[in-house]
Amino acid sequence: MAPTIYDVARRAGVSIATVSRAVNNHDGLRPQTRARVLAAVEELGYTPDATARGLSSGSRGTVGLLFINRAREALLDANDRAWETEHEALLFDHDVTRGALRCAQLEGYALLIASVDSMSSSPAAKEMLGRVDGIVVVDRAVSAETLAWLSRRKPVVALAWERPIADETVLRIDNRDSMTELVMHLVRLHRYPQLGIIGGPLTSSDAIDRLACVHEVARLGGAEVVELGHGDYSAASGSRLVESWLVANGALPRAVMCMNDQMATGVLATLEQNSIAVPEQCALTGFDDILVSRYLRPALTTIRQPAEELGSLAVMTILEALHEQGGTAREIVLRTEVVIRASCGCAPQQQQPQRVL
Amino acid sequence: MAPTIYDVARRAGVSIATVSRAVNNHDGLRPQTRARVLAAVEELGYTPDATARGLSSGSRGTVGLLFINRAREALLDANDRAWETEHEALLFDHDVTRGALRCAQLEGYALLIASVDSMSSSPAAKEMLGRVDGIVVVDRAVSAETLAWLSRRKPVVALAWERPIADETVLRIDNRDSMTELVMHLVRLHRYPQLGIIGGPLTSSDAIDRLACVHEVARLGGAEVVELGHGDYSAASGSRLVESWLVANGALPRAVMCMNDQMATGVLATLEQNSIAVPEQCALTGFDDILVSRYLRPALTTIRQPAEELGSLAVMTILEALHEQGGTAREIVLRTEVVIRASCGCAPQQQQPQRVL
DNA sequence: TTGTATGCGTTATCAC
DNA sequence: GTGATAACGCATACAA
Repeated sequence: MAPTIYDVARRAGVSIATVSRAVNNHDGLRPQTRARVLAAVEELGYTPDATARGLSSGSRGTVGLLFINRAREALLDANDRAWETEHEALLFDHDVTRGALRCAQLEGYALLIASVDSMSSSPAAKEMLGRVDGIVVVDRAVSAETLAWLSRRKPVVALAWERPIADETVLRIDNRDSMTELVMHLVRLHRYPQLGIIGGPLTSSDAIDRLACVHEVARLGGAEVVELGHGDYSAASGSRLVESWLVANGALPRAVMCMNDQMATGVLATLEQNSIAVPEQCALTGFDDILVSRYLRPALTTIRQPAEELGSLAVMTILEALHEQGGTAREIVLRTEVVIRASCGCAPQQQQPQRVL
Repeated sequence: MAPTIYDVARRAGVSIATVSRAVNNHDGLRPQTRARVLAAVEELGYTPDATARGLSSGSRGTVGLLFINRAREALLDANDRAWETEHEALLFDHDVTRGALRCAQLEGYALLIASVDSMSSSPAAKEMLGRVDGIVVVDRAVSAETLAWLSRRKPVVALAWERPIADETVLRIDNRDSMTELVMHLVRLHRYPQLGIIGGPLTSSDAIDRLACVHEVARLGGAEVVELGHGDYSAASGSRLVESWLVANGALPRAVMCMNDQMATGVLATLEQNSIAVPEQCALTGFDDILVSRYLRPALTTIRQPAEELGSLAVMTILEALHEQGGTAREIVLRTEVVIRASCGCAPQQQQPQRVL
């Protein structure tokens, strides 16, 4: 069907080797010959088969990105609500993907993506390994054993993994620097005596790390910490946790810190429905600084995570390992940044243009 | 490095043909032999190289997804604002991707993604063609010529393309059914005499279609239509258009319809900054029903587009063409649904659980 | 400067 | 049942 290198060779009256040279811009070709080949390529609409090229060259020209699939069907509370398909846009993953894609394309690589049900992902991961030159594993998309298995075979970068397990490189953010700053901001500046926490999934090392940090810093600052429960990073889970808490306890802590912006979004909506003023009655913070956070009312105070940069850096690290340049950095930690808006109790500021990346 | 079929064969004391049969679950193998081979596979941690497999079988086991890259650097207004990197999460694309990924994985295919600068995308598209069995082209990621070129070689689905150009299948939503309903809702029920429009990019056939529909229906309903300008589907562009309009004209139409939710999000923020009450002074609607729309205040009245279904259906169509089943549907049109919330002027409703997909 | 021949890791078609 | 062996489409070392 599709024309092959043989078709082009025949048409141009040369050998396939010459076609290969012309197509790949090798030099040492008579300009005349090159032109003839390229003309044949054009006429036939020839595109090199990347599969065959990969087999021959030993490089697939592809990087894989492995996500956790957090989408799932969830039964809501007993209020006879129907099944609701969780339809959250996994915004953080999305930004990571964009960064990864940008870097990959810049370097002439293709990007393969797959999402797996956490932990039961070994087959999918191995399947992917056979298609790519290296893999970026986001969060805990695979078990430690599988991660080690993978990294023994091809370059692997673990994103948001607490520390290196085997031969892979770990790329993560510092969950503590900005979190410390933010907790201090709430405790010292706003003098909130209690900090409620909407935690993230316990399978996320980021979530665990952030939680521990809040506890430590709050203790230092002399504030009480109240755990409202653990969500799954979705807005709906944030809503649910606050609703149940209100039913059970009536009152909320003076400030609530959510371990990501999506849950904060859900919390904010629920507070409004219950006529609880933010930040006057209950201050609120998030984590990630996703796009919509600045559009919420009140605008969300949060911590900016360089999601796109994480993605692009992860891919770049893979490519460096492939080309065997670059010191074998085993662990890369990126800094975050506190973004003060109105939901923490600070006066609404003039909207500033913000350099995002 | 990675073990090959030869390593397994040697280890199990069989030929590579036998290994292939065992790995691919062919029958006609003595159970004993099969077990021996599988044991060797396990011990060596053998994973078939998908590249070689693809070459041999003629199928790459991969579907490609081609997007327009709308991200770009944009200079803001003269107010000496700095360069701002557009950092929009392209939520619609994201949902399409999720749907495509889900379907592809279910059918045992991998998903390759690429984003291209609109129209200048021919090389990237052809490059991708060499890696996949079929391509889903989203919006106008490639020119009509390139689309035809692609579809002559492998199965192609054009998403949100107005009509079939060549051999590809067009998959799109009906931009007019729900839009008609929504315009009528604003004109007949709310009796708004003027409808402002924040248009989408003129390269999007969806945007053009929606715009034309508003004009037609508004005329029927006896309402005046005022075009406020065309954005690029980003929230920032929505903000900018409204700001310039306010500077130039002072007053806004009684209702503003945005051609997507992201622009509506930006418009809403700008209206609030200018102390224009929504919906009391200016009603607002969107298109897409992205996740955050229900969390905005007022919650956004919009039109739900089955983005994930579009993605999965697109991939499914590719796969059917590949397997040569399925009537050659040249055009598939999906319906949309009006979602009435508060921003159009309707009373805020009890939050309903909504079946999203 | 160009052509020939081999290998890349599979699958599949033959024989045995 | 199982084992040689020929494709698959390309890159490349080696010849010419």
